[in-house]
Amino acid sequence: MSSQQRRVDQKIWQCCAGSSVKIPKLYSHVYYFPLGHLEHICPSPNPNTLSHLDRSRPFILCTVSAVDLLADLCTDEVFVKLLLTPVTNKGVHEPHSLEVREDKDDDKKVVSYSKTLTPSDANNGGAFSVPVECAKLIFPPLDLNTEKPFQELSISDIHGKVWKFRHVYRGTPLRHLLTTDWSEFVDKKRLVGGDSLIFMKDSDGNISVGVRRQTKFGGAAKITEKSFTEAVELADKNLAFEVVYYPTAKGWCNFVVDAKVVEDAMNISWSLGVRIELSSKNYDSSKRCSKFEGTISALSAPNCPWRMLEVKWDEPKVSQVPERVSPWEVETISDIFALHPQFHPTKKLKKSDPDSAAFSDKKGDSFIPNIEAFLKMVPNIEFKHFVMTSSNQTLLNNDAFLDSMQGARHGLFSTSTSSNFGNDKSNGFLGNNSMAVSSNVSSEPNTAAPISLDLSPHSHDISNSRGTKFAGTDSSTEKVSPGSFMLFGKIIKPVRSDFQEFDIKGNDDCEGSNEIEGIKLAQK
Amino acid sequence: MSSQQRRVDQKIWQCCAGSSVKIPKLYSHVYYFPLGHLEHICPSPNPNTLSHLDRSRPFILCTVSAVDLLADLCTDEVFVKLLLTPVTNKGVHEPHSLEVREDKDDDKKVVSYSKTLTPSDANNGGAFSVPVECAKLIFPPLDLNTEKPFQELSISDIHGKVWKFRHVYRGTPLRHLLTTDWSEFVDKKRLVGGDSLIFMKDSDGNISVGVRRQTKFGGAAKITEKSFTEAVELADKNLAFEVVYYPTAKGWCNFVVDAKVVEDAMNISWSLGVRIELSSKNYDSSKRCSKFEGTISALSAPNCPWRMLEVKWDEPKVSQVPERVSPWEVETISDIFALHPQFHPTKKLKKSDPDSAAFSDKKGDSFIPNIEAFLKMVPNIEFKHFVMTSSNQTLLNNDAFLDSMQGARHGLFSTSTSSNFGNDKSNGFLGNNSMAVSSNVSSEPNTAAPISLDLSPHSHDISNSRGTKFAGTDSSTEKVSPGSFMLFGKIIKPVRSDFQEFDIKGNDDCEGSNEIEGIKLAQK
DNA sequence: TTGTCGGCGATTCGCCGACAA
DNA sequence: TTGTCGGCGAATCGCCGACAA
Repeated sequence: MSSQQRRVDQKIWQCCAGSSVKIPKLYSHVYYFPLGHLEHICPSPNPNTLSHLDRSRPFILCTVSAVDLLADLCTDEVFVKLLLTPVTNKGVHEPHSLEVREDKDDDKKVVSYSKTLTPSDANNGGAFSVPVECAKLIFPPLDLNTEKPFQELSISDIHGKVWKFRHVYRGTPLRHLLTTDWSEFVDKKRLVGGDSLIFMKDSDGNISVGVRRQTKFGGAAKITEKSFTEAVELADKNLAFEVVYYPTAKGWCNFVVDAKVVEDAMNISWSLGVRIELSSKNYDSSKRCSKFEGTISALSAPNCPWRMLEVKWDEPKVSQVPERVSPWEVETISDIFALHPQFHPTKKLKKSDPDSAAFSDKKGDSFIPNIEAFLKMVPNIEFKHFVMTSSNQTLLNNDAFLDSMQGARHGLFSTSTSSNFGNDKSNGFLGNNSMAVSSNVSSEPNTAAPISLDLSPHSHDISNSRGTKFAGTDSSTEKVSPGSFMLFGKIIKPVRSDFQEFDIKGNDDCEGSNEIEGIKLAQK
Repeated sequence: MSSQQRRVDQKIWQCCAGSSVKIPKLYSHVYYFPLGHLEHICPSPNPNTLSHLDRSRPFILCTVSAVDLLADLCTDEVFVKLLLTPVTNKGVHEPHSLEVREDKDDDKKVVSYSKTLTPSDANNGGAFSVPVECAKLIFPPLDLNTEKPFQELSISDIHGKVWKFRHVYRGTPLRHLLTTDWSEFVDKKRLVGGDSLIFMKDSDGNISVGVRRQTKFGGAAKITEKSFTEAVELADKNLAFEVVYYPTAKGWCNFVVDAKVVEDAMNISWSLGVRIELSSKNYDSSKRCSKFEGTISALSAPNCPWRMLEVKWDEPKVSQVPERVSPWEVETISDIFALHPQFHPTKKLKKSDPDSAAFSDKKGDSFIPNIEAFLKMVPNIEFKHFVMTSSNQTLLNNDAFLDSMQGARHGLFSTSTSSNFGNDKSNGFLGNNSMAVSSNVSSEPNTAAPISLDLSPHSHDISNSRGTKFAGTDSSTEKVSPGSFMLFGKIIKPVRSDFQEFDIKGNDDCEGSNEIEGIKLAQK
């Protein structure tokens, strides 16, 4: 049984989902986090469902075997359905052989403008107040010399149904309005104030409109806990499984994360006291792009990098910012520390208790997991397909070499083909270039680089309460020069009771309440 | 992923689904027909889906492991979700040990009245014309002495939401009407002329209303082909699988049929020329209960009893009556033939070609499959759990005896416990007593009994085009006396291209356009 | 630039008996 | 008994400029 759905053009889908929503690339590698999946589906799962979490691996490396971009026939909400195939030692895909598919760039740009409906838009007088930028960007030009300029607009919804509106320019002061038949649209689509509309125009001049709803009851509520239990049961048997993600629940599909993004993030030496920042735009779309800064106060994870960073934010008032984040969701703030993680052959982490709220020595009481430790944690997978690599290099592209790398602690020169896998800024997900038409769109360059604290940790291997050894390694990730690594252990206490409903995005393109985007996907 | 759904009280569910819809009993045995499942889901499946049909067994004996009575949150349509566990030789449930659950009869009768909305009900003037019988049966009495009697009715929909209506009695001539807020209800529920409402009142006087929609796009359209392929894949591995059935697609859940009903029907000697009748009520609910009579013109099946009877109906004009039916959907007409199948030790069927439209000798050119042949056809199942039994006896209750029955051709005296399995008129499904309040409800007794043609067939074993041997046996099914059997073969040509959208019911309680029912489920 | 308001037509909505069917 | 119609008030709907924010 499935909810009503319909396939959607990729560019249209991306506009409706929002630019911050990343679509995993077909045949790329991703990590699937069951805990994140469950949080996405329901904040308060029943005990039986939770038990699946215990039996399951905390994260599973998968190949994206299918990507379906869909729209709900009832609510017009877009969502993505992924088919994920767990990576095993047998039959593992070589990314450069099966090749991450090049998304055909058919040169059809889609411009979009989104507006959150005001109460007046949704209720009063049956008219929609069109922001002037929307009218200029999307609608055909009106003859402003006319006494009362008007035009008949034909706008398709996400399913292709055409709605006609009267577009007028009147009032004192003059403004753009959609009048006739607007009420019918609001009624049929069951729109309320707070919902957002996305007006889009393709290169042929065809106008369409998408819906982003405020109420979470529309889309995500449809996904049952059963879909989660089915997924983890199949995943643990290393069988392909389906995952559905509704972007309306804010943020990106963050329980399915590009493998390289995770591995790069785990390559950073996250430590107590590290200063980090988080882009805020997913928590309140009406706000302008802003960043929250904070300090890592604890490192805890149920043998999993998912939300392993506990953060004390500088502004405690902002309640919608989560207390725990995943490494790839934040960026370290360039401060007095080195730009890249350094190799510390003799330094060891001191044992600490991440559960204790007070830390006597923030600098010394810390824990640095990294990619080496991360890979050690992957159960049920032959590690000959995993290997350390330089930071801009995919991990799974040279079996012969990797076999000889087992246990070695050398970096890796690039052995990839000329594919663009792993070398775009969007980190293996479909990228989109934000084409700022006007203001409201921050285009600051993504300059934040991995930062590691220069600490002096003590080595100490201790099994955690779930019986999983947690090992960390500091590694050199300088692009060209080979590095060497060092193991050390750390107690990781599982923390599994705080299901909050939030998601985090990892890129820093911003989205104002009136978002203007030019979407041109996967430019080559 | 699942469609929006919500659990529903059983009696309410039954009223909304209609009395002809039978709910399989928990822990009872049923036959699952993949072809019927696919027909229910989509009349024109894609080739890939069809290929599943080829790889799958044509019917699978299952235990009903779970029954969920649900209602669609969007459309108010009721549907049932079944968890079926294929019966294998290991771990087979003993029906009398696990015990078909006794449905608790909490003495809460529910009376219901259904009316199909007229265009005036759905469009004009915002009033609903209440049939006087509905008002008398469901609504509290009005003080008819008053000048303009009225009352405020609070009626719950299937999800428990309360709707208030003004019930008035006015006009010349006087009639019952629902006026105030009726339009809102029509609008919110998106009702159109042709949809049906079911008004219900429980023993506490609480009134509720259910919806049966005319358009098939509501419910059944939600079920994807994928749910079918998932089901057959699991079923063929003998794993439990889920099945969803929307009764709005008319008729009963006929791709999941009680095992005893199927076996009893296969016990009848279906032959060319046999006169049969079919209750019409599921094809046009606005018509009064009527029966279609016809003659079996061919016997064909893809090694499966599903729709094996090809029928030439007496009234060719009635296009909505299917040309092919399953044995349990029709009843033989008592004519000049014997009331029960007789034992014919020396008679053999003559070879015939069921595909040929013209039959030179209707009496001789015939084929009589029966339960023995039926059981022979079940692939991948150890037959020691199958055995012939007397007609009112379940087949799966004596392992030790059955082991010795392999190959034997003897009937079986009852060895069942005192459970009620298989001995109610509703044939193992939840029964409901039709409480005719007024006219429109035929209560003719179910007198049709299994009939067998007195033929003289020749034995002839021939493999059919799909490589499946098809064997038939004429058997005595006299209730107490043991019978003996005889094998004979017959060519069965698979016919697999006529996916029509119809369903058939097998019982003969009738449903007029204004259906009055008193539902009291599973009386003991 | 745009959200909301009061105003005013025009158009429905929604209740009514009058008819047949 | 009940489906549909024309009628009529009344209550919206839906378009408008006028204001601020």
